[in-house]
Amino acid sequence: MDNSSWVDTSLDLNINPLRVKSDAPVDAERFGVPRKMKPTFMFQTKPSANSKEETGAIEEELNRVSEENRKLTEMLTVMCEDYNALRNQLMDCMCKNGEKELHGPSKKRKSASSNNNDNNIAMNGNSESSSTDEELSKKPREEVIKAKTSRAYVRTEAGDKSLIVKDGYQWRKYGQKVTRDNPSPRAYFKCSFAPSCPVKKKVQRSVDDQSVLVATYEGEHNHPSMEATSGSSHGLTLGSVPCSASLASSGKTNITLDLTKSKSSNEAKSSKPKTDAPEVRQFLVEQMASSLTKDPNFTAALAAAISGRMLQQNHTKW
DNA sequence: CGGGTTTGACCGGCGC
DNA sequence: GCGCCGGTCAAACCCG
Repeated sequence: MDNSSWVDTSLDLNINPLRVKSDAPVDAERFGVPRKMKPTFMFQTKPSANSKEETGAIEEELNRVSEENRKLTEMLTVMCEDYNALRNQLMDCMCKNGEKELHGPSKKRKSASSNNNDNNIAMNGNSESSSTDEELSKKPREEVIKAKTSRAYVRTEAGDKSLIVKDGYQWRKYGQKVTRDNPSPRAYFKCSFAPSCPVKKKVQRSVDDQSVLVATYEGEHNHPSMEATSGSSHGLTLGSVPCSASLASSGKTNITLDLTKSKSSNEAKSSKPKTDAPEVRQFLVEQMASSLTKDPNFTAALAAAISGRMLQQNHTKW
């Protein structure tokens, strides 16, 4: 769970060549929808005597952009392969070390939740595979029908006893239960943002680490998150609380959120952390970006988005 | 007063 | 069939 030990796979993409004339920063709008199209990408429709030269220059630029795009795609491919290789190695280790613990002497039925807890603390990705495989063999039909589930791990303050996981959605608690395999109570939530939303959430503290909340999501939201609709930061309060997020998805999704103050940062140990400080904000952004780029699915989607963006711009040009 | 939370009761699935 | 256990319900309660 220690991001500092991970290989830095952050995309240090060289976007500058894309900018023909403008030196305006593109950080915020780099991969998203730009507030307005930069004029340097717009085709000059005004007829001029230098139209042939401009056309040639644009062609040359297009070739250069295409080449850049190809290089980026290669970089992403290599990065994804490296990531997958490392992940597979880690999973092998996890399987070897975790097998005997996971299948202990007490062969209680349906102990998937506890297994997952033990497993996931050590590894964000694919940690459900062992238990879901077990469940698959026992009740395959239910697994097919079963709604898509995902899991999120939120590290909270040690003294924080609340079972609140802010994820950008509005939840209504409808039950709480103390389960057998975990002394900490498990809270049951339904999505109350949309009445028809079928998503449910279970939140329980990890057996191993009481400061870690394990949120299990069932189903998929049929509405946008509160952040998407309001633009506010009610959900993942990245601006106010230092956090790191890592995504690992392979059919199912695991999300890890570290909402505690960064232990590795010396500044964080100072009397009162100034989370609004620009350097802290930048650190958070970089940490988020770094974590996101570690996910092969994200990088693949990013590559597709970049490619699509370039194609779109090419189409607007020609 | 309306919406959210708490908490005991209830239900259904599963193992023995 | 019985008991255990997780999940859900719903009345009481709380709060703004």
